[in-house]
Amino acid sequence: MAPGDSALTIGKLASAASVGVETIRFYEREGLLPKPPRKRSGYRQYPPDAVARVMFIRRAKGLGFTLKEITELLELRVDPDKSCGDVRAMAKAKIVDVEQKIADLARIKGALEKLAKACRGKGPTSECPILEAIEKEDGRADR
Amino acid sequence: MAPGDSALTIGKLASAASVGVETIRFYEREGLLPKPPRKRSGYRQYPPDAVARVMFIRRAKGLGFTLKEITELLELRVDPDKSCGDVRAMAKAKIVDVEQKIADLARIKGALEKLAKACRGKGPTSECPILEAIEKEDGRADR
DNA sequence: CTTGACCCCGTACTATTGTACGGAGTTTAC
DNA sequence: GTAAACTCCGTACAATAGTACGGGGTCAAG
Repeated sequence: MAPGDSALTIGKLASAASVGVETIRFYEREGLLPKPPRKRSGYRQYPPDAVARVMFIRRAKGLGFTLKEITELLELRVDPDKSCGDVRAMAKAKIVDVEQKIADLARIKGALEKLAKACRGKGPTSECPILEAIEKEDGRADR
Repeated sequence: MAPGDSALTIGKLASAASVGVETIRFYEREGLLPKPPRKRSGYRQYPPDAVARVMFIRRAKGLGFTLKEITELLELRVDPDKSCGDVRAMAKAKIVDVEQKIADLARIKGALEKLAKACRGKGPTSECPILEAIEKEDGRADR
């Protein structure tokens, strides 16, 4: 490797971005990371900004985006026909998505609390009001 | 089949419980449904109360329980050493679980809203404040 | 008694997000 | 220069909750 060459091996990239080496290869397979140039030996050589890209993926994941959505976000970033509004649209769609999940969970939580309240915690399970309620109809908890 | 015999074929059970036939077999493999008696032909013969059991599974799923947890619930039901309190404990644990998920989602929602607000929706994606924020550090959205 | 609907089984595949393994080649550090 | 650490590749496996397929046997209606 030439002196001053700042290219990263896959291991350096992985640890710099706090992910596993296999994760990097996985992201490459899935198209989230471009295929990097290789040394004659076949070793991948990543430019330093690859770290930012992997961290972008990590953070976007933390915001609830799936890898497929993150792929879209990354594509938006380089497409000159796309605007910031397209990005905002994805964020808003994800907000709706998250709100829906929260609403589902809130319903579940409410139903569970109602059940837990109905149960004094004594007696055999054969007379448990929770189990009985689930057996019947417990307030529309189907999906 | 003898007259007055109310046993159900797998197809009848499945449609009575609004699931697919394969789902019934899957539940049997996974131990959620006991292996039913068979006719000489090998056909499964379900007692009528199997419908309630499958619906129990469906409803418990709707309450956020995994199949593994549902297996436990079903086991509690027949174990004379277990009490209603054990069932309530599972419900409470699931409430905590759900609350944690809601909190995670609320954090995500908040972060996304902050990002969406920072973006006027105009301009190229290369200057998008949302993407920039994700590239940097967007308010601890890691997991 | 034939035909269509139903059932059998084992296996593979779906989607998601990686993780693990094995054997071989490469690079680095001492 | 040798040994440890790293990298390569293809493949398989993890969990979750099913769905699909193919080739065969069975059941019920007409």
